[in-house]
Amino acid sequence: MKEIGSALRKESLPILTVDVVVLTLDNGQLQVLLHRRPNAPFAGAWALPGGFVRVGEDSDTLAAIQRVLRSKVGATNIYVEQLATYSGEMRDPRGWSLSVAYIALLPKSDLQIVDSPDVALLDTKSLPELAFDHALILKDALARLRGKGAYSTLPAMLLKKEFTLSELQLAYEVVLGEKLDTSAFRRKVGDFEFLEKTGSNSSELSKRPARLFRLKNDVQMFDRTLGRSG
Amino acid sequence: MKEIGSALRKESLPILTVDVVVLTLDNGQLQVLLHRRPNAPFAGAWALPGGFVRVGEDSDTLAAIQRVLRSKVGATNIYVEQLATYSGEMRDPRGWSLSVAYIALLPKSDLQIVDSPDVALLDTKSLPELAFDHALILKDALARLRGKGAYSTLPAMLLKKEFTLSELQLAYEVVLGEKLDTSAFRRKVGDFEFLEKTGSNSSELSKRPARLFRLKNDVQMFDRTLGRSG
DNA sequence: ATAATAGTGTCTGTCAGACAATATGAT
DNA sequence: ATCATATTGTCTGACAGACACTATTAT
Repeated sequence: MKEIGSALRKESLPILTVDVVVLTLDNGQLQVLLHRRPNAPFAGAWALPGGFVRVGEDSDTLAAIQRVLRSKVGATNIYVEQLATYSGEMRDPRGWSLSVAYIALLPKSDLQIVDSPDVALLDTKSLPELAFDHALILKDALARLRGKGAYSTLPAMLLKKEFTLSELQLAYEVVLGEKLDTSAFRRKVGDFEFLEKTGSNSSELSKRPARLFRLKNDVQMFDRTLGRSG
Repeated sequence: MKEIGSALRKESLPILTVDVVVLTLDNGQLQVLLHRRPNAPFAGAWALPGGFVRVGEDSDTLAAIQRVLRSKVGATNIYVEQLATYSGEMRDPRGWSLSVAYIALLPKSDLQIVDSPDVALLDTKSLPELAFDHALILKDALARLRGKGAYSTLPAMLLKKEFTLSELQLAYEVVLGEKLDTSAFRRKVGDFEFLEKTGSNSSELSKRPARLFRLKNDVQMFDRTLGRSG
């Protein structure tokens, strides 16, 4: 252990961070949570939420990201999965850095963000320049969501625990970026048997109320796709 | 930068490593490269090849893994992709550690390993206990290969640049863990148009020689599967 | 010719998308 | 009744797996 410490210290100390791509759904748009950096580097630029890993406090990087989510999003019980790790001497002007990036999906109603011009949900289809390599991270996150979304119940993580089939279809359409055929969608949802009725109905007035469903299990993969984008 | 350095130094220094799951094909088996650890911790146990990230020397973790591959496998021009990052205070008895894990695929003929009882290619279906969380990493690597293999040309990375359709089918069968139907396989290979003839033929004697093919492009994803295991 | 593997053709059930038709509840 | 949306049914082409068949070369 001593020789490791000294070996690292001889070179410059790596910066160890976690970043998270928080995605949600708002009236037919896939949105990402961004904030304006208050300090250098990239002061004033939009960036993904993140923070340094605190070795003494965080038992691992997942714990670190949970801490970040608690403080910046104010939500618990969110779906989180690791995306990838980005590293190198070029991505942060302060020196060699490594960031473990995560994806978090949640319904907009679970998001508690401060009302500030420096924190915003922005449409993923029209984004500003981002700090560091965050544009790349976000691009990778969207690609992952699109790819995995077609084969899993992942898009349902963008909805409240109870939802109608139309809402579910919309979530898939937004994630996959294309319209889906309703009858094919419902047939497959039925075949895959990953939903259960809640018994109650949606209460959007002045039209026929739809049945509410919830996921039987957590996120689950299929051997075929719901919708395209395989 | 100063405040970061001191913030980290206040807590214990994280150990930063890269590990690689080197997979190859040997007479119908998917094999993984392992070595016996010469030193504590886990001295004598089998482990994945890996090493510390050298911040002064490696421009990023990919460069670090290339360095490890050069020194332990003696091969260049190998297919490498990032798998995931494993971190925490529990996985290494020396303290909080973080390891970025990679997958490398190559034909056995490209592998130059020292002839030593401490370095071996072992069948992935019957493995010994592994050091650290390397069993988990290996399990994740195999799952990734299986999942992605069904939808891509990834299994071809286990073969030499030129191969016959039978060899390609075998690679898929081993990766996916199931027999494939020859006519369906060939039909799809034809449909997807990712191969080109080399003109020459295989020269395994005493039977009908097969045509040799190579990939047109690098690894490429499909919208449908070759074989199951989606 | 025979052995052995390479490579092709066809049949059949399943599944996808398209689109039309029906059901239901609020007004 | 009417509107708007939910929900179901049917038709058709694409595709997968099964399996039998043909082709080609070394011996």
